[in-house]
Amino acid sequence: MIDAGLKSPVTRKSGVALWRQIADQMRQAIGTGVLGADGRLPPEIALSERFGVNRHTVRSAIAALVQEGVLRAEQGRGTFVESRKRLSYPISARTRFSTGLRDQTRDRRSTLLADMVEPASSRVAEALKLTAGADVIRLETLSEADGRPVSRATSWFEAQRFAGFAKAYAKTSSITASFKQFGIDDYFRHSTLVSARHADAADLADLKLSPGAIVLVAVAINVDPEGKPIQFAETRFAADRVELTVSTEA
Amino acid sequence: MIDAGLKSPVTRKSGVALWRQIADQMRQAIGTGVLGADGRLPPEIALSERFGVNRHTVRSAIAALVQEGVLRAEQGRGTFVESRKRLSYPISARTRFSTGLRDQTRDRRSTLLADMVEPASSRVAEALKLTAGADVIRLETLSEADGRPVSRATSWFEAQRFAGFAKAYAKTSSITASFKQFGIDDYFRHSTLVSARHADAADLADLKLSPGAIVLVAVAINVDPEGKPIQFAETRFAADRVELTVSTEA
DNA sequence: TTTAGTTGTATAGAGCAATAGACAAATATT
DNA sequence: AATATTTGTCTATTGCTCTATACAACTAAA
Repeated sequence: MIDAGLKSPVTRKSGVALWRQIADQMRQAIGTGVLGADGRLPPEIALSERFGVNRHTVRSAIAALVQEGVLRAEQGRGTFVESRKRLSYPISARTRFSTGLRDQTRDRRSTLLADMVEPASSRVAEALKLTAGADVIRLETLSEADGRPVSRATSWFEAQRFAGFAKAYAKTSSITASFKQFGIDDYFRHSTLVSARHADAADLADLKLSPGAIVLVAVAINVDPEGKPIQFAETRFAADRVELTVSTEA
Repeated sequence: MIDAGLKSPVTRKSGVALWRQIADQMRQAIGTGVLGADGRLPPEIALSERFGVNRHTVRSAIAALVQEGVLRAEQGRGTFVESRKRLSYPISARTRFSTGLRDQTRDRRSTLLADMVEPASSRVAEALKLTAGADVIRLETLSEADGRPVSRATSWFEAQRFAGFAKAYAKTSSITASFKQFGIDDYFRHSTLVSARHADAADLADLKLSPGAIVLVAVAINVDPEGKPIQFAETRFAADRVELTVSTEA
């Protein structure tokens, strides 16, 4: 057995149910290969001893992970890991969604959920270096890999310069390809701001997360070769499924 | 009043108590200035209506945030914001802790919690390009800003090349200064891997977090001017107090 | 076939979480 | 001084969480 006497403490009276704490820890451990590396979970009794709780509490945690599709339980045989590895999403000067995950997934897909034209908020205007209230195009997109939602992004573009961008994106499902239709053959990631928070109701629905899950939030500005901002985007990643790689080539 | 009819939904039967969900949302909203931008919180009744819960549930959430030092309640007057803004921690080719936060805080401090020499795990050996089992120095450090814990790091260095590094660090409280004593006047951030997870028991204690809190985990490799790895580090940031800025200068 | 090991189901009790209503205490406003 | 607003305390009730115990159902191995 691989799992030695790892004490994995849980906190009582914290406002977070023990079964959920355990589910979160197990999901994390499975994602990093610490637990169930051989595809099989230790028996419920062993887990309950490790976490210092009743067997039924562990069962609740397992039930939640089965519901999520992380585990699969078979009566009489055991509990098995259904899906494991975490995707690594690169952030660099040349960050692009599709290319970044190319080697790690069989199937990738981006969906345009909604698009609209709206006046720029001060936050958006500042990022795109526009005057506040100027028209901007907003794109709501969802990216999936191997059938599982990976990220949910909201992007803004200058409406004047990129009129019809949504149509181009709907056709190509690619930001890079869409930019090409506007004469931008190359672009660069100027800055990225990374934070983390609990998933809100919208995140839970869009990314098919379970309550209490964590999202990594990346707020980014892309610029054209002249250094002019062309895209401002806030992307929410499911922290259980993705990690961000920042390569700072000197 | 600034806070309009923002619906802020909470999820029932999720294994996370409503008061904790609300506390998390409020902490987040306060950190980004969405809530209590004028330093004052809406009355409990108004909050309970916004979140769709009983007043007592909101009171539990407020009590938790008072305990954390985020809020201060005064009978008859109202509830007030005690500390607000989030630090922005830059990640670039020249990432250094002290310089990064210089402009944002009055007081910074790094503490050496522990140091030891141990054989390199496969993970550490791979990062530092050593043979597995080679001796490495491990440093456990805590960084605080304005009296509040900001990050908790575990660093590894090649023991042969950096014998006595812990002593140097204990004296200078600075990685940069310690490297100088070993003839390294400059070094670079090679790569950074960012992920997020729930804080474990150790994080809660070290960073003085409340259960259910989130930590941003940055796993980084620093290299000397020749490109040879000199430091491998895993840093845990309190996600409520810090965000990471990735500047990708082309 | 028997046995051991594992997951699934059932029941009961103790403690926490959330709701509800009422009122006290302190402050600010009229 | 009187009133309204706001936080603090108390009691009671309901439902969820966790524990404990027992046994059923299924699988694999002796």
